[in-house]
Amino acid sequence: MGKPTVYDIAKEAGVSLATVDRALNARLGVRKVTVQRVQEAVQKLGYIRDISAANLARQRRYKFVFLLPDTPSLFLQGLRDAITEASVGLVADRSEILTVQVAYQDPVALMKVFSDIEQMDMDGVAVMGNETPMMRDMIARLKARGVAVVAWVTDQPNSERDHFVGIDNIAAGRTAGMLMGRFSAGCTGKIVMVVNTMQSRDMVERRMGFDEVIAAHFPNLETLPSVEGRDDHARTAKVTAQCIAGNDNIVGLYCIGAGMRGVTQVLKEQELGDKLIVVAHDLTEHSKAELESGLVDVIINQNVGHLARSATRILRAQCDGVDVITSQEKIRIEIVIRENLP
Amino acid sequence: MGKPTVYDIAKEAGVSLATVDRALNARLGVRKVTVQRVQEAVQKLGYIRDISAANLARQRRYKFVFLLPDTPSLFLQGLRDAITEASVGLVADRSEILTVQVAYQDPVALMKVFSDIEQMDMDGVAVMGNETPMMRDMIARLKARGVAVVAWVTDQPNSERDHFVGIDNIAAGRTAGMLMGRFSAGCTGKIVMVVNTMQSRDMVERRMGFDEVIAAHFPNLETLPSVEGRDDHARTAKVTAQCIAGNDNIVGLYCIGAGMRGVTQVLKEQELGDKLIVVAHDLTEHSKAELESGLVDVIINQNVGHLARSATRILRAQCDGVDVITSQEKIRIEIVIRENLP
DNA sequence: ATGCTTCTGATTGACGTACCTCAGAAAATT
DNA sequence: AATTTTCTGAGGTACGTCAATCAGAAGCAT
Repeated sequence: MGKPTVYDIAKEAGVSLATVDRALNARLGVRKVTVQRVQEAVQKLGYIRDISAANLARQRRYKFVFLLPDTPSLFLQGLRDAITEASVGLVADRSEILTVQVAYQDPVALMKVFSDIEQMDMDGVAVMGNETPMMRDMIARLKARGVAVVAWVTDQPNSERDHFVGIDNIAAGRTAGMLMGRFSAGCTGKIVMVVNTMQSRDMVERRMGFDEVIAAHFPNLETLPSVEGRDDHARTAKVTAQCIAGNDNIVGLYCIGAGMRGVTQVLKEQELGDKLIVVAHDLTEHSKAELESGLVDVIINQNVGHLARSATRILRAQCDGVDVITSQEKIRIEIVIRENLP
Repeated sequence: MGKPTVYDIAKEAGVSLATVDRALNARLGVRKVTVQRVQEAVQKLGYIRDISAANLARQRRYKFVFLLPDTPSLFLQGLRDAITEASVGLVADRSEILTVQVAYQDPVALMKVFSDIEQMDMDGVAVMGNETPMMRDMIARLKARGVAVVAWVTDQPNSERDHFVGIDNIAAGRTAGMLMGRFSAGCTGKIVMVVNTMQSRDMVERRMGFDEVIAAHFPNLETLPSVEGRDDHARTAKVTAQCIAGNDNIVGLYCIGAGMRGVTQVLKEQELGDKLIVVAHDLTEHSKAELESGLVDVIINQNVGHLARSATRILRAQCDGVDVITSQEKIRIEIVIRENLP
């Protein structure tokens, strides 16, 4: 009364075990009618292949590479930690993860990493980075080799990647905009927009979504031009302070991407924490502390653990030729305030 | 260069395979010194037991039961669907789930279910329901039999359950309160509080959290006494309408538990959707539609898919005697507005 | 009928672990 | 020293699947 095995379906289909195996694994040397008979037996008995036994027999091991920028942000640090944590659980699952940090701004180094990756013959790669022709090429080459590829955190929509694991950044920006609008409660004024760089599509999309909601629902609010911190603490503080000094009637600040530490420094120096509505992205040790202190009002977050696990699950499913549970892999745009901190 | 196996650690420890097996599985008949030698070898080689191979050999199958109330709410329907969906993925994992609906208000039926459960010899049980002496007894009996038990959605803090899978309802209430306060933007007035029943601790806790935040941060708001819908659509509509009629200057409505359909009916009839801030719990087909329509402003949600998968993972880990990845199992209090709908 | 190709059956040995038996060694007791 | 008890070793079978072999059957064209 246990689950049916290959033996059962061999008996049911009236063929031998070897034929069942050939049919199930799409090996050649089986007539179409026979394949059909086997499939009918599978249907009838409700046979489900035991993947762990299969992997055991096949001696299958999975090697995955995570490619991420070497930017020194706390969010990226969180991602790296999440990958490390996920890889611990994966050992029992016969897969291992290698994290590679890339200096995307250095084309020579980038080329080297790309060629290294290709030589490693991985089973799957998760790439995080802006979409560039070089990136597209590499993804195409990996796909040509039969490697599973997911775009991670940042999508590569025009590439041949199998999946995208991450959030819809336009929706994230809209979410931020709506909360900014509702929290600022009908008052009139300007919103400072801080970002590491507008070269990144994620940032552009967030800003788009934000602007869209403000324009549509909060005509009394005005979003200022983005000030760019370029992943530099001091510079972020400087340009943010300049923007604040150069505008009167500021009611809010939206930190579109990395750079929270520079921003909070300014807000503390000028004692603006209570006066401004501050909306930021990504929960880190630092932003969490500022949410608790009350300096930051809302954080829009994407769960790094979920991102890491989801990417590995999808890569794995891709390798096994299995369907993914889409509902489980949908990365949520989390709204975090002090009251629902994890 | 592959992962070390039992053979490797047998060689390393200078003992036979049988002894390694006895030592690893804590069977008797091995001297303490020998066990130690084996453990040292395990440490040194970094051996990790291949659980799928072990389960294969052991012919281990897992049977889990989910016990949930037979209340006809959409949230519960969502939970049931989530269990069904999770169980599909679990078949390949050699476990099966049985869902049992219980009429908690009927002690005779309840006793029958409890005794049925005990006879089924399950490997794990997830119980959802209020904590009662009867419930505690059953959990204790199950634990005595070595069955893994998790409290699900609603905690059973004074029982012997191994884990609780669900959210902190006080924090959820606080979250709802804070959003209600901030969204109502400094105006003065009363908040209608609708609930299915205050007999449930979850509901009491949410209300506590909500009241606490309102009292501390929004002195201009006042929470009205709870009106109870008793899981009855028409009754919910009636008492909600009465409460609204009996109070002037209502600015918000907090739907603490089930009953959204009754509430929305009243709000539509009286065209109050735009005037009131409406905060509700649990994302369902219905509440999602009302969020999209703008009738509801915020939904505090707990992810049913995550709840189902987390419970099964924890039960499974408990059976295998393996650690759980706590960060993965933490159920988040999700804040959902129209902009970040999944 | 003769070859020739394309399928199919029967059998076998992995994979990593569990669990059983039986004989024999080592330790503890008399 | 003899006996009992407690450990340990060697070896086997099993779990469900993969993958390979080789012999032989069925189908096809000449």
